[in-house]
Amino acid sequence: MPELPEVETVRRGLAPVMEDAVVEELVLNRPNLRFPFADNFHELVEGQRITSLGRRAKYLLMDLSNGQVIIMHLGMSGSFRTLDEKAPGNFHHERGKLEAHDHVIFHLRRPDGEQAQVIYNDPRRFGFMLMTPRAELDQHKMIRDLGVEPVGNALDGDHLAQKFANKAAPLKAALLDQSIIAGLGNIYVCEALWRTGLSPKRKARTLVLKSGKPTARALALVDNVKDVINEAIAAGGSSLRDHTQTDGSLGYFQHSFAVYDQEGNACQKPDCIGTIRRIVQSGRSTFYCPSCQG
DNA sequence: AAGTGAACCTGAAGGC
DNA sequence: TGCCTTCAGGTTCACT
Repeated sequence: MPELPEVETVRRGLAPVMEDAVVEELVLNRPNLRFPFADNFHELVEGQRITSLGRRAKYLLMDLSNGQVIIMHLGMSGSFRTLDEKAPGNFHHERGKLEAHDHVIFHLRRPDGEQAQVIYNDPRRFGFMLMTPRAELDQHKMIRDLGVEPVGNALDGDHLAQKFANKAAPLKAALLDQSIIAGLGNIYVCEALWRTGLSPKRKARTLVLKSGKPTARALALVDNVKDVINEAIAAGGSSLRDHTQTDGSLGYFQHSFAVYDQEGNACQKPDCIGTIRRIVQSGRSTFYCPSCQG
């Protein structure tokens, strides 16, 4: 499920628990997720302090005091939950109680001396955890080809135009391409295209003028991508706090989308009489309004 | 080279 | 009830 806003939400939830904590014990309940754990994964993690929990695109980056960083990806079904001595519910009662697909458990000692656990659960196991020295992170296979973050100064109309120039792929595919913009997924691409009134089937190069400059629609698309991501992060943050108060888990949150998973529903754009339709592009569902997305 | 589809894996939901 | 098919928010690999 996780696109950039969900990963950022998870990061913000985990950081207060994990940063500056020492990993007293690391439990791996299977030898692999999507990829095998490194042979020395255990020894590189246990006893280390977590110096920071960062994010790049859809990757969580866990920096350790020995200079290693764990590159984590949640795949389609990965999630974290935390158990904290201070949290409601009973930490000691819960300790050791595993649920199906609990693959990795971090047993932590916080600077104040209290204990906490962070548990990674992933039914489909498309997620992974890879270890690399921080100094080599930018050259890592999973990181080196990533495009710009959607939020921030790096993404602007000129950048998008340069990447979309001569591109025959449909907008849907071009926006999902992590080497162009890193962090967008199926939901927010559908939402951003709908907001901009652009057909997901339109070729990416049609947003670039002969001069190489972005069209007005391209500029609007950039704004809508940023807005949709920022709004989702804001929504995730607020519902995450609610969630943590009840059971201490960190996962996904309910959203209402304008087009994603809205097949058959009326288009919400003012004055549009269209009906949201589902098509398949590159093997993935695209939701859009055939009436106002031209 | 770029673009599309299949594969990886489990579980939930819907049709019969 | 059960069995079957389809689908899922991601990425990589193998093909045209």
